[in-house]
Amino acid sequence: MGIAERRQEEIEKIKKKIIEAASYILMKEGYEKLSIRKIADKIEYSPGIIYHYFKDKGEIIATVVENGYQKILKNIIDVPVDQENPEKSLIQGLKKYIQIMLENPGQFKAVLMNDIQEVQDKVNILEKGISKKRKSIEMLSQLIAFTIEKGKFRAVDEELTAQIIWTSTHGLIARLLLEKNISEEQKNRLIEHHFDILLHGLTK
Amino acid sequence: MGIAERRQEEIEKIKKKIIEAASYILMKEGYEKLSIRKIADKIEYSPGIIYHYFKDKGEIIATVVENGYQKILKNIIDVPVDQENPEKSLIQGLKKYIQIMLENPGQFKAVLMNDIQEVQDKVNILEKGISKKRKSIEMLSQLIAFTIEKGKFRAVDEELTAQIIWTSTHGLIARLLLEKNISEEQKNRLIEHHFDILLHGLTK
Amino acid sequence: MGIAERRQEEIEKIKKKIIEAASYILMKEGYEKLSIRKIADKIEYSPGIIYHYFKDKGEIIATVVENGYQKILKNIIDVPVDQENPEKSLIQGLKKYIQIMLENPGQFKAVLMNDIQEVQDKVNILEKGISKKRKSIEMLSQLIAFTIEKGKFRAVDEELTAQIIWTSTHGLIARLLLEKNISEEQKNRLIEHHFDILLHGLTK
Amino acid sequence: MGIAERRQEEIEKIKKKIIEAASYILMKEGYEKLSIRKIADKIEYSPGIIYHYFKDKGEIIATVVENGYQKILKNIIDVPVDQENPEKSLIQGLKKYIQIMLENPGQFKAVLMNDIQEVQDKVNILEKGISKKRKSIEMLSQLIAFTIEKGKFRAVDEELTAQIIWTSTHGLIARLLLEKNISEEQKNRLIEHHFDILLHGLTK
DNA sequence: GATGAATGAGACTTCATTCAT
DNA sequence: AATGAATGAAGTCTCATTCAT
Repeated sequence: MGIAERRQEEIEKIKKKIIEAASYILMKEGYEKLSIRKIADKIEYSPGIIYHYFKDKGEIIATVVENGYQKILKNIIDVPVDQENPEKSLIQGLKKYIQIMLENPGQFKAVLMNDIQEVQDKVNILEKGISKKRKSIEMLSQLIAFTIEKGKFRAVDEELTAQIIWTSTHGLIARLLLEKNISEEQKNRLIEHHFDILLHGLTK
Repeated sequence: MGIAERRQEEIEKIKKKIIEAASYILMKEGYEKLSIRKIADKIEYSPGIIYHYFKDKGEIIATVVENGYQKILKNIIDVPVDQENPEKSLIQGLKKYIQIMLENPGQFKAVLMNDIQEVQDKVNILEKGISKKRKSIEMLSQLIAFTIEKGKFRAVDEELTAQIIWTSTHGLIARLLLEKNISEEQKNRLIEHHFDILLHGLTK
Repeated sequence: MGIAERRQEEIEKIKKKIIEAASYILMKEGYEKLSIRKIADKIEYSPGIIYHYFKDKGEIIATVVENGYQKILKNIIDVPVDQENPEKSLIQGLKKYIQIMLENPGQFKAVLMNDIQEVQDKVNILEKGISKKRKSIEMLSQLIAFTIEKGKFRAVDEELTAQIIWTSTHGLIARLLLEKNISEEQKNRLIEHHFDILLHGLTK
Repeated sequence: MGIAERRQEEIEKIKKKIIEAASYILMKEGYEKLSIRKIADKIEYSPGIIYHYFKDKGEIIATVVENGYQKILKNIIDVPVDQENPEKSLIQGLKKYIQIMLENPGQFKAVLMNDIQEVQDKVNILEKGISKKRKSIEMLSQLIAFTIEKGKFRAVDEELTAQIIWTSTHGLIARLLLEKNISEEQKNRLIEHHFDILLHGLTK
């Protein structure tokens, strides 16, 4: 390994440290409390040095969000598809997604409750033809298409449906996160009912 | 009317002025730009006096949000119910809600993207039995119950259903607001499909 | 005197304090070293409060410059005009101007060596018709016109001449200020020669 | 050529690169935007290395200014002298100088508006006997002497006159540069009048 | 000879809140 | 009741310079 590569690795390590620190603050204290100074304090460096590794705060946030989001999405992608009852896999994947999000409120808020353009550019999903850009929507679309093929869903536009599943599920997660004092039991009832309506809504 | 009452009235009047100014700023400039000083400037009082009427900024925001939200909800409540096809009224009311929200992004973000506990305490809807506290959910529940009675919806738990309609619709609005560059046409497609799935999901 | 007036006076007093502190720093340390923090330190207030009295740093600098410049200009205006030999008064006034400038290098640099638009807007003199806006150029113009009348100067455009006198004299001052190690004697020779050429240049 | 010499050459080459980069930035972005890091970026070296070749930023600026200034002066020196009407050549050269300066505001500001001692040490011209050190003043002096010889100028001290021509012309340029919104026409009127007075001032 | 990471100081500005008047 | 001056902390960012490698 040459010197250049070693240096590159070193850079990546520090970048990672910065992102992790930012992630942590975002998670613990929320988006509004995230500051360059706090990140610097956390990694025990001077504030200035952060600008060696990132252009500005926006870039840090964008990276944090993207990283975190990708990590979360990976979890769902790994769900194997039930060839006979693909709709079951669909629900299962989404439930897992909800669960992970509930366990990572900071991440979710950073994605959903964030108005920064740079962040939104990495997580937008409503555009027509977005499947080509967003793996998550692409997978969802394919799974829906497959379920239609198998005769389990009625003939709906698969991308549009994927988008609505996504937005409605996000809506549920958002409120589950923002409202404290909801019992575990009630949470589960809501989640079950959410999917109950969705399934009915898509079944022939 | 005694002096005490007159004073009370005076207080209410100024509180209202403060809230209106805050509302205006929230609407025009967004949540992040709302500051005590800007409110004071707008009502042409001194910053200090605001603390006579409100404990702190959080209380102001909470009040603003509640007021604004109530105003919005009033719009939907006024939709008359179609006695034969109550589900049509349901959809119509919700579409109107979406439309108003899209026209008032500040308000929506203040409600949905806001982490302040005091705010959330006034707009939470997931709790079991919330219908008794939130008129919006109560009405929605009643409308759903009525639609079930009329044989247009299958037998679902009406409150739970109202909650899911609410969360999923919020999810759609949130993304519609956050994502720029969505064409009007695509927006409409998404909204239509959202209700298409909902309706199918609730119909027998 | 009412409360409002007293308060107004108080404000003016602090504004003056700020301007004086800024002036002092400008004079002692130069334009580049002038900072809000330094001003705050000097007047023993917090930095923030300065923004109560001035919109931003630019406004402070503009005020400092204008104030200082007006003060300097006042000195020249007071020179009485020799009715028979007005050109002598002209030279005398300009020499006084040079002398004051040399005694206030900070002020001069703030005016002449400064690129801030707000500052330049207050001291620009090259525009055609500027006499109406700048008292200094107006007076100079009038004096030149009077000298022409008296038959001591040839017929030149008085404003244009005033402008050239101004720019060339500024040029001399600038270099006298920037170059250290010029002997008093040499300074005087230069100044005398400057006016010798000017006088010759304008005499019939 | 020995190793030492080759190294010396190498050093000069890099120094030149640094100065050229600094020059370019000065010209394009102005004095205030000139930073070590920008220079380093431009020459694609590290910031640290610059301190191998120059003691500090001041030294770089001083060198830049001197180089740039020399380059500009070369332009004037090349003007051929009209043997019969040498004063015409004088004016012509100075006009060219003004023109070049107006086209290179960065350079001019770096020379005229700059307080760094190291810079001033390289462009000072007021000292008695400076002709021996500054080629520009020397040439100007000689040209003036020659014009006197030819009977076109009255008998003035040539160095002193050269200095006053220099300072007054600088004064004009300075204001022409600092004041925006001066029409091309007005600029020309001012320049013409400047030389008109100068010529009259020196003619018998 | 060269790197480039790191520092530490400093820049301007905004803010919620307090408190003497 | 009302003022508004004042604070202190915090925000992002840029810079000249140093120094271990």
